Order: sequence, then structure tokens, then C-alpha cells
Amino acid sequence: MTDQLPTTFSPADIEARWYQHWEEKGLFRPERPDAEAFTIVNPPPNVTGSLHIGHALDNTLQDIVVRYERLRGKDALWVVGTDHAGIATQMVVERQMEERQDKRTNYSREDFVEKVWEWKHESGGTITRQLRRLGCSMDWSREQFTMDEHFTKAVLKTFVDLYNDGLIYRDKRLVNWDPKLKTAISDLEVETQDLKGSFWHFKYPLEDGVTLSDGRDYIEVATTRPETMLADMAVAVHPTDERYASIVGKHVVLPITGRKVPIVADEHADPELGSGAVKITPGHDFNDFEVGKRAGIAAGDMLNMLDGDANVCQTSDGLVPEEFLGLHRFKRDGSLGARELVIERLKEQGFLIPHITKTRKGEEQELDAEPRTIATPFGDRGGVVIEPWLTDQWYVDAEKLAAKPIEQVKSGEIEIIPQSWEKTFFNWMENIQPWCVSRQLWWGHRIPAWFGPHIEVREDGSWYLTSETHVFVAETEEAVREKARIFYEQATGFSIEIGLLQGGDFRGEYAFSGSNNSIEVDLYQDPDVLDTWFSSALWPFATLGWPNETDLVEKHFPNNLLISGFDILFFWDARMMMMGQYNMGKAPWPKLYLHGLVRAADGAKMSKSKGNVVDPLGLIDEFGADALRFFMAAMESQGRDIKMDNERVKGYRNFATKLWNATRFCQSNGIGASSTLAAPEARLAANQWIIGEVQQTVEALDAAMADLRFDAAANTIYQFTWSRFCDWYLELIKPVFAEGASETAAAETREVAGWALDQILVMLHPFMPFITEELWHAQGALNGNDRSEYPIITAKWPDPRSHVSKPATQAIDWVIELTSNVRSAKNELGIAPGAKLAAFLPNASQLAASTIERSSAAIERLARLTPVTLGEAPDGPAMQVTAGGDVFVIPLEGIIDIAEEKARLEKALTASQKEAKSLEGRLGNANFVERAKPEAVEKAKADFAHHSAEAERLTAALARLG
RNA sequence: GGGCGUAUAGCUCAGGGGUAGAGCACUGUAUUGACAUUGCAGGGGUCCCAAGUUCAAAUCUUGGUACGCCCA
Repeated sequence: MTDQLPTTFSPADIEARWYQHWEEKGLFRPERPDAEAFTIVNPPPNVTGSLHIGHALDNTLQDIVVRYERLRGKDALWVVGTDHAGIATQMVVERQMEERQDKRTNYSREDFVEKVWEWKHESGGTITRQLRRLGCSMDWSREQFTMDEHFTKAVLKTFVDLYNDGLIYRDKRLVNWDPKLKTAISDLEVETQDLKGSFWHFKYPLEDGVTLSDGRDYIEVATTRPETMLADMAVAVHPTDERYASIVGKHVVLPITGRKVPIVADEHADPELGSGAVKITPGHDFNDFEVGKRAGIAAGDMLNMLDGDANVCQTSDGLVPEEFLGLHRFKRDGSLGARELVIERLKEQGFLIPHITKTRKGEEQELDAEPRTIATPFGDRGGVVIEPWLTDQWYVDAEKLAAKPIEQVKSGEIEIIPQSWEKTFFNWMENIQPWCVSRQLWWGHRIPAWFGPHIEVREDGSWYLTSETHVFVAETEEAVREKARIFYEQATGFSIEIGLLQGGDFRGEYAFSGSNNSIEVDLYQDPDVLDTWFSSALWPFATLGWPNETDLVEKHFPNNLLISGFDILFFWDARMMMMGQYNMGKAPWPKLYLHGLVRAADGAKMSKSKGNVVDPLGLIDEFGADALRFFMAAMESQGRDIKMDNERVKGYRNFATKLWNATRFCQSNGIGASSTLAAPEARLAANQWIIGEVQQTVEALDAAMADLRFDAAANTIYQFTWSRFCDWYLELIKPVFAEGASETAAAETREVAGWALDQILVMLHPFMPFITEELWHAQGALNGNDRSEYPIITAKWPDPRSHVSKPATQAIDWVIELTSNVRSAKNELGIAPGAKLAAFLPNASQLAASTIERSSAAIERLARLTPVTLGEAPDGPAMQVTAGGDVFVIPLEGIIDIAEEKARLEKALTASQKEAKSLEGRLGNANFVERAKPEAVEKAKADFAHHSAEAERLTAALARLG
């Protein structure tokens, strides 16, 4: 530590140094075995991620809370780690391969996964380095990764337990299929966008001889997805629709494929919409799937016309013409797709009903289709249109798991802040759909399920292999072998050897071989991995070692609080509630704090494509991490997004500089570190006053933190530091250090000022950790109070144990009022602000008399009044200034323009009279006096007295001027 | 279509039954003793509109308008 602080605060010079110090000394999680725990888990950023402005907000808020609780003596643990981010990470590595003309499928699954791990070790630490730059005090010694061995164990156990409880099951139904990434995704990963599209109208001819009542031999259907007509399995009409009542149960013969499909009655068909008849493609549309099921079509029998790339494939009935096979679902990269060819063929064959419209000139024109806005589903990662596709996937019974969390939020066991999010939460949770958790990826937690042949045993004890699959779910290979062995031995009565094969994407026949004495059955592991969010849902306890290491789990679960952006309320927060309840029997945390988005300065959402992304690291370089953090805290009011404002960040950089310079001032007067937590004894009014102000500030700050009002907390410490400590206290004590002043007073003031500054540093530390640590040590060095073993990060939160001195408060407030009024009057009258003036105070109040006696130096220095004579002023032109009930007369022969002074006083008088009159009116209203709250009446009376007294004083002052 | 949120000074936002606050910006002013990344002083607001409740509404209720977000 250098003896003298540089004149300007340079964040870059201290940030890295202090961070390294904290981390190396283990100060982010000091040993506090007996202390009360405080635990927050960090939302694990994607291992592929880099710090964006949203992370800066999220992590600043968490760090403020964690540092605050650590200062308050808690055993504060901030769990940190990264998420393996299945899709995102696999995409990153695949993209890198592409750049080298390489691809995933050139490798075995094992080799590819090995390459992802290599990538993770080399490049996966970006965001963790960046979090350090922000000053986040996480427990890096226990850094977690969702694919760590112990974490994987937790994931497998959860899956197996859920399976055994019937809460995870395999089902064949439509999923949201991303044809680019070739994986299923969950509902939440689908983003709907409104696109301009078309609505085509077709004629579907009725089977031989059937006509509608109006004689038509066709039925009209309309669709936004004409290509799916290749897999149509029905036409639906509303059961009450009389137009079609006669043909329900009859058939249409589809153009192109010639497939004969029934006309069914179903409520899904809206008689008001179009013709009232809709084509039904159960294999490629979520609504149609339900209609199909109601019409008695089993999921396994639904026609599928697309492969995993969304190219046309042959349906099981073989009716799709050759020319369609292999075409993409719709136009892509300039090549026409199945959609376009279907339109062309229908048009040629006269089955397309044109859309008639008018041009701007009023001429009729014929279009192939009606233009329409279509809500189109996109995959949030792949960015292509989602295809509803019929596959076997694993589903979590979310409805059952959601029941308890819903109850907990309703009962207040889990508090959501701000509360307005509760409705959104309930709305989703109460209508929750089965959660598709399997993903057709290579990077992730492999699903612990093995498939083998299914065996049926007849009543006579004989058995046979069916075409079905038998699923074995267990945490370990040994357990799977054992389960399978028992199953097959019991069914067959033979001795069974189980082989476990990992041979990739097996969907074919099962091996069942050997002689009667020793049969070998080969099982294949499900090639799929789990949704990333399945594992991160376990974060609040799996990071603590669950299902092992119960001491950490016991102390730190449930966590105390979760802070997250509202954008992951469903993805993550709600699922943690479900899994916390399921695995631990408890809510993962009692409080969920949701913050908003950080937006660009113009209010737009930041996005790479818009190019309006603000890099938090750039802001740290420019203004320092402390300033950025303070900005985030000061702007974080509950329930509103934050608009980026660099000027404001700059303002908080200025605030840091202000504090820096205040400390330099203190040092130049020998004010150094304090050695007590309690406030020092003080006799001087200014010192008593600042002690009281510290006390009030701690109270206000604690209250704000208890309510998680980060803005109020930040503003409290900001206002105290700048507007109280710097602007008034330091000015008030300057005379104490003047030559010839009392050494006792100076000593007391050094004690108190050093203590007050220390309290500021500690209170500010959660918000501005770097500068406060730097100044803390500088203060220690100044008076030989070595703090190398007592850094601020693990210091003690203020506890002044003192009461506010009322007389001191009144005296200092009076000095402040006098000073402000003198300054204001001088300014208005154009008198040099520095001019020292003699003043007279007739009829001094007791407060005035004693304060003038005790604090004449301060009055001279601040109000620049000297000497002050208690008594009548000589006649002549004078400026008159009030403070409380006292009127100072300041003679200004030759300097002052009487007319100006009169005008000034008259302006003030008018204002006072106006106030007084309004209050008088209110007090004259019987209704007010009778019905208003007594406090309100009292206050009105007091205000009236004050204003009328002020008006009297001003009237008298004007009279003096003649 | 359903739900949620927001509307307060030029800008970004707090607040909240007793006629309004912060930061920035703006105006004037100050420069040997911590700080111009500063000090001092000042100007600036029918608190979106309308009705209702009330002694009293910017604040509560209802309706409307505008903007934003989420879900279908």
C-alpha cells in the first residue's frame, strides 16, 4: 500500500489486484462453521456463453445480497458453475468442425463427445473469467458443471426415481421437431412469430355419386400448409353443421394420392371459418392429432410423410407419388418444395379454388391463395420452422409435479417478488403440458434407459417374443443387467446373459440368441440425451453434493433466495420448484426475485441482429466495475426493465471519484481507520450529528435490503455519502483542523470522521467492492492500523449502537438552513459568494444563541457570517435572512440595491402567504377538522403556524427597509 | 382471444390519500488547499384522459386512450 493515494481514482489499477487477493485468500467463503447459512445459487450460464448486460444485472444483484449477508456475519455461500447447454454447445463445436470442412458424423459418438469436452476445457471458461471482472464473490473453489460426475449421478437418480414413480414415461405423440437440429424440443423452446403467408382453398371430390344438398360433388377445404395433404386422413365438419350432415361418414377421394378418407364430425371444425370443413392431417398438426385420436386413429397408425429433415418420404400406404419423394416441405434456397408442387398439381387438375380480390385500381384479379398472417412456430436455437412430428419421446408428468409448487406459492411458502408475476406463474403451471425431456443430441446426459425385446408369457407358461420393446431403466449398467436378467429369466425359465450395446441409434431388431442352457439378450441404450433444463432443475441441491455429502446439503438447502430474470421463470425457476419438491420434499428457496431485461438506450431489446448490444466489459473498461454495478443496483426497481444509460454509469464513476477525494481529504487531516464498531464518544455537535446520520443510514439501508429494494438501498448510501458526509460534514469539520483550534476537538473529530468514513465504506462495499476495499486499506495504512488481516470483504456491518442526538441535529440543521439561505440571498442579490459579512441577530432564539456560541467557526466558514452580533443592527440598507425563527440582519451599505432586496423578500412573502392562506382555508373547513385524521389536522395547524410566522417575519423585514 | 405491466420535470426513473422527488441535461455563478470526474444557486411538472369514492385524488375504484411484454 502506498502512503499517498493518487489524485484520481483509476478503477483498472485496483480491480484485478483485489479480486485476485480475495480469491486467493479464500475470502469469498471464509470458514464460518457456526454462523447462520445464507445461500444463493447462481443461474448457471451456458458454458458457451460470454457475459452480456443481462448477466451483469443478474450477477450484480446477487453479489450485493451475498456481500451484504457476508458482512452481516452469515456463512454466505454463492454457488457458481456452468451449464453444459446441450444444443448450444453441440452447435458451437459442430460449427467449428464445419469451418474445417469436417462434421460430427465423421466421428463416433464417443469421439465427438470427447471433442466437446476438449472444447470445454480450452474455451469454456470465458464467462467465468468475465464474472470475476464484475467483482462477483462466488465460491469458485466448488465451481460446478452440470455434467460433473456427481451431478450426472444426481440427474440419473432423478430420472430413475421419476420413472419408478410413473412420473416419467415414454410416449408416441406429436412433438415439436426442429428439422435443422434434428431433435425434439419442448413447448417452451418454440417461439411463435407472425409471418405473412397464404391460405389456399381446395376442392376435395366426394366419393362416387355422393353430393351435397346443393348438388356439389366436392367439399371445400382451406389450409396454410397444402403440402400436408399428402398425409391427410380425414375431413372434419362440425357435428351441428347442417350443410354437411348428410355426408358425415362418407368419404372424399384425395387429389394427387387418390387416398379415400372419411368425413368425420368433430367440434374442432369451426362452421364460421371458411367453408366450415377442414382437412385433417393427424401426423403433422397438433389439433389434427387430437381430431384423429377422437376419430379412432391410433398414434401408431397416423400417416407420416416427412423425414427428420422435413423432406417428403413415402407414407405407409405407399400413395405419395414418386415425384414428391425427397422434396423439402417447402421452398428452400430457391428450390421449390412439396408445397409448391402440390399447388401446381392441384391447379392443373382443377382442384384449386382461386382467391378473387380487387387491385388498387379496382380491377378484379385472381390469386392462387388468400394472403394471411400466420402464427408460425420457430425453434429458439435452430431458427427454422418447427414441424409437428410423430415420434417416441420421454415425457415428464409435469402436471403432477406442479401441484405442490402451485400450493406453495399460493400459501406464501414461496414468495415471488414482484408479486405481479404470480398470476403468470399460476396461468402456466395450472395449464402445464407434459414436458418432453428427450433430445436427439450427442452432448448431454444420456438417458438411462435400455431397450430389449418384449416377452409375453401365455397362461400355460410358454412364452414368445413380441414386436414390442421392453424398457429397462436404472442408474447403473449393473442395475440394468440385473433388472433385465430377472425379467428374462422369469419369463423364459432359462439362464440369461445380458449384453449392453451402445451402438448408436439402434431402432431395429433385438438380438436374442444362444442355446436353451444359456441365452444371450442384447440391450441397446436409448441414444437420446436429456433436455439441459432437466439437469439445471436440480441445481439448488445437486451442486451441494446431493444425493451424497449431506452436511453441505443440510446446511445450505433450502437456499435463501433465488434471483433470476423473468425470462427463465418457466424454463428454470418453476422446474427447480418441481424438482426441489420431488427430490428434497421442500421448496428450493422461500423467495424468488425476478428482475427485468436490460434494454438499449432507445428502449429496444438488445440483439445481435439489431447491432445494439452493449458490452458490459466495455463499460467496465470505461467506467470501472464499481460504477457499472452501482448503476445496475440504482436502476433496479422491482418490476421494470432497465434502459441502458451510459451517462448514468458515468455519474456513478464520478461518485466513486468523489468518495476517493473525500478520503484523500480525510487523510490529509490525519483521519485514518477506526478501531471500534460502535460510534466513538462525541461532544461536538457536528460529530454527534454525523453519528446520528450514520445510524439513520444503516437503518434505511437495512430496511431497503430486507425488501430487496436495490434502488432504494443504492440511493440511500449515495445520498448519505455525497449530500451529507461530503457536502456538509466535511465542510463543518474543516474549522476544527484550522491552526490554533482545540487539539481535543481535533482528536475527537479525527476519531469520528474516521469511523464515519469506515461505515460508509462498509455500507457501500456490497455495491462498490473494489474502491471500498482499496480505501479501507489506505485508511488502515494511514494511522498504522494494519488491515491486511481484516479486509473489508469480511469486515463487520455497521452497528453504531448510538442514538441520534436531538439537540445536535437541531443545531446542525439550523446551520445548514442558515447557510443555504445566505447563499441563496447572495446569489439573488448578486453579492460575491465568498464575501464575509457581519450580521446582527436581534431577539435570538435559544437555539440560535447556543449554536452561534458553539459553532461560530462553522458559521463563519459556511454561511460566511462574521462577526455575528446578538442585538439590533444599525439603521441602513441591509439584507435579511431567516433561519428557523431567527431573522439575521446583514448590513450592506453601498453594496445592496434596496429595491432588489425588497423584491426578493416580497417574492418569499408571497410564497409564504399563499401557503398560509391555503392552509387557513383548509383549517376553516369544518369537514376537514372533523373528519380528517388528527395527525393531518395537527400537521396543517403546525404548517399554518410556520408559514404565518414566516410571513410575519418577512413583513417585518420589509418594514425595516421602509 | 386471454393475461400482465407501464404512462410523473427535456431525458431516464423513484414515490404515493394532505397539491411532488432523484440522477442526467439546462441556466447563472465560483478556481491556490479533497474533488471541474468539482462547489454554490436556480429554472422547469393540469403526475395520460374522463367519471366515481372522499373533508381531501397525482395517489384508491371504474371506464377509456397509448405503448410494451407473455400466453393461445
